Amino acid sequence: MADTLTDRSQKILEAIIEEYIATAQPVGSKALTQNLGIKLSPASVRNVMAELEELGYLASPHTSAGRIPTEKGYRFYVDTLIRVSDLDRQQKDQIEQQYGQHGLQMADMLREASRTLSSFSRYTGLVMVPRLKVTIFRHIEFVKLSPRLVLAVFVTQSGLVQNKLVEIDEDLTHRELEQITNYLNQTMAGLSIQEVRARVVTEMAQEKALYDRLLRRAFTLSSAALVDEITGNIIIEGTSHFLEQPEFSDLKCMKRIVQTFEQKSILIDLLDRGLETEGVQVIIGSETAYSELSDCSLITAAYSGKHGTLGTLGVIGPNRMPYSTIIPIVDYTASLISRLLDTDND
Amino acid sequence: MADTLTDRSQKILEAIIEEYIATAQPVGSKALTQNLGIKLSPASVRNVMAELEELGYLASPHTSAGRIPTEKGYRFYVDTLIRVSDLDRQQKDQIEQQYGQHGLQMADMLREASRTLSSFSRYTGLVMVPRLKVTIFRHIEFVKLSPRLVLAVFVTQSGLVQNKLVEIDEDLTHRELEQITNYLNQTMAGLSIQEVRARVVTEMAQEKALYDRLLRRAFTLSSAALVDEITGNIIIEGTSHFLEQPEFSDLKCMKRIVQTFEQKSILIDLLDRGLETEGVQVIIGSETAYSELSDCSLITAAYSGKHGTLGTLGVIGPNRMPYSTIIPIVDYTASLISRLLDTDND
DNA sequence: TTTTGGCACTCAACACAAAGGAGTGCTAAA
DNA sequence: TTTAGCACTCCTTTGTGTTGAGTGCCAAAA
Repeated sequence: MADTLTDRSQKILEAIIEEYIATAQPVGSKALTQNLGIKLSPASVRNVMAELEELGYLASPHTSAGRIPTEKGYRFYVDTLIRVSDLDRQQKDQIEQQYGQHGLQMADMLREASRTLSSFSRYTGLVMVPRLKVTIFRHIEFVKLSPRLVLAVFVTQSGLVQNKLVEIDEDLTHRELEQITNYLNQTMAGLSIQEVRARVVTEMAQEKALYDRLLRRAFTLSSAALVDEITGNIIIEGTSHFLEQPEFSDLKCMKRIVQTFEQKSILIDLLDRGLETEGVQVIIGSETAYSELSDCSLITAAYSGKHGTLGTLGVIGPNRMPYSTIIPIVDYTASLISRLLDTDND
Repeated sequence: MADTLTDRSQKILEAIIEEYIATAQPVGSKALTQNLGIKLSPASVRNVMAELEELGYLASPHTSAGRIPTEKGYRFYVDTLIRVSDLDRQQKDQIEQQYGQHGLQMADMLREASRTLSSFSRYTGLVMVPRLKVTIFRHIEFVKLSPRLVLAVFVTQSGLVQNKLVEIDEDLTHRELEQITNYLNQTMAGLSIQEVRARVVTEMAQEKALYDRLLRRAFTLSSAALVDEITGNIIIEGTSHFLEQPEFSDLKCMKRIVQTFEQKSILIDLLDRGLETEGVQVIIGSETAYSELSDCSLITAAYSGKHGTLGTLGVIGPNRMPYSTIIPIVDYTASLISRLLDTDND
C-alpha cells in the first residue's frame, strides 16, 4: 500500500492536525494556504487532502466542512510528525515548586503530582498509587488497640504508609507483639512484598513454625497485614477540565466519561499498561479498547523508586490534545517523582 | 404580614413544589386540577397561585409558563409542608449491607458512606472526615525509619488512623522512642486532641520538661505529629449525578459547580455548619452564601462516636431535590455510621 | 506531469416568519 | 366565593430562504 506519504503530504497532515488541535474546527484548504505555512494553491491542497482521506488519516464531518484528523491521523502524528521539545528551565522550576512546601509523605506527593499534571496540562491528571506487591518492605509495626484488635502499620522503602486493622482470635501481649515486630523487621527488610509473601508461605509450612506459637502468629499477622488491595488505587484531579472541551458538550457523552472516571477501574487498567514501558506512552481513542473512552486519549509515563518501577502517571483528555506540549509535562513529572522518591526517606 | 397561608394555599403550594420536583417543568393550573389532588377549577387555582407569587413562594419564568418554586417556597416546604417518613426495614437493610463486607477501618467506612449516600439518593454524596481536634486520643506510636526520620502513627478512639512523617534534628534510639511512646500513651489516653495539645503546651513550659531531655523530645514529637490539618477533609462521590440534572445543562454553570467540588474548601465550610446541629439540616440555594452554589441545596446530618459529634455527612444536589426521600436517607446513614463507630474497635 | 484558476454543487448554520399551544389575568356570571 | 369565558402573552416548533465555507472536478497554465 501507498502508506509511505510524501513529504508534502506529511507537512499538510501535520498542519491540519495542529490547526485542528488549536481550534477544534474542521480545517479547510484555504485556511491552510493563507495562515499556515503551506505555499500551494488551495486546489493542490485539496487534492492532497482527498488522498489523505482516502488513506484514512483524515475525515470530513460533511461535504462542505473541512477535514478533521482520524485516530489513525493522530497516531501517525504522534509517532512520526510530532516535534517534542524539552520543557525550559522556567517551566521545570514551576512544576518542581509545587512539591517544595509539601512534606515527605508519599501519598501527598502523588496527589500533588496529579494536581500539577492537571493544572499544567489543563486536562485531567492521573496518578496510580504503587501496588503493594512492587514495593520494598521497610518496616512493619503492630499496635495493640484492644485484646482482639491489632493495627498493622506498614512502611515501604519509598515511604508509602499503609494501615490495616487485623482482628486476632488470640490475645497477644505487648511484649509478644514487639517480638513479632522485631523478628519480621529483621528477616524481611529489603525484600519486595512479593518475596515477603512467598517467604511467609514457605516458612509457615516448615516444621519450626508449627511448634513455635509466636512465629506462627507472626506469619498470620503479617500475611493478614499484607493482603494486596485487589483493585489498585488512582488519584484523579481536574475532572472539571473535561467540561471545557467542545467535543464533550453533549451531556450524555460527558456523563459517561465522568462516570468512567468515578468508577476508576478502567483508568487503573489503562495506567497499568504503561508499567512495562519505558518513556512516554500515548493511547489514542479506541486503542483504549473501552467504548466509553473512544473519544479520549491518554498520555502516560512510568515512575520509579530506588528499586524499579512503582507506578504510572499521566493525563487524560480528548483525542484532540496538544500532544507536543503535554508529553514533556508528563515526562518531566514522572522523572521528577522518581527523583523525589529516590532521594527522600533515607 | 399575611404570611400565614390558608390551608388551601398550602395544599396548592405543596402540590406545585412536589410536581416541579418530579418533572422539572413549570407547573400550570390545569395540571394541578387534573392530575393532582386539587378539587378546584383552574381559575381558582390561578388566583391562589398569583397570591403565592405575590408572597414570594413561587415565580414564573415568563407569562405563559406555569410556576416554579422560589427558594422561599422550598424553605417553607421543607420547614412546614414536607412529610418525611422513616425508611422501611428493607431500605435500611439495603443501606446497611453496603458496610457488611468492609473491614473496620474508619476511612473505608466513610468512603462507603459517601458512595451509599450518592447511589441511594441519586445525587452527590458528601462525608466530612473528623477533624483531628474533635477526636479522642487512643494510641500513638513512633517508628524510626532512619536516623533523622520518624513515622508517627496516631490512632483515635473511633478508629481513625493518621500517619505523619516527622523530621528530627537529634538521633533517638529505639529504646528512647519506646519510652516516649509509653509515656505519651499513658498520660494522654482518653483525652481529646485539643486537651492533649493543651497538656503538651503547659508541660513543656514546666521546669521538669526543661531538664528532662526525653520528656522534651516527647513533647516536641507529639506536637509535630498532632498538627491539625488546617483544611479538614471531605469525601465526595457521585459528581456525575449532577450531569443528569436538566437545570445544569448549561456547561458554564456546570463547570463552576464541579470546580467548586474539586476545590473542596467551600463544601467543607458548608458541612462544618452542621456540626453543632441536631438532626438533619437543609441548606437551600443562596443560604449557602456562595454564589457558585446558589442553585444547589445540601441536606446534611452530623454523625458521632462514643464521645460526641465527629463530623457531618450529606447530599448535595439542585434546589429541586426530592427532600422528602433524601432526608431520611441522610438521617439514617448518619445514625448508622454513629452506631458503627460506637460498636467498632473496642 | 503537476499545479492552479474557475465553477457548479453541497450542506450546515443562521435568520426570520408563521403557526401552535400552554398558561395567564381579568371580568362577569353562577 | 367560585368558575366559565376570553383576550393576551410569549415560548416553542416548524418551515423557508439565504448565506457562506468548503468541496470536487475539469480544463487551462506552468
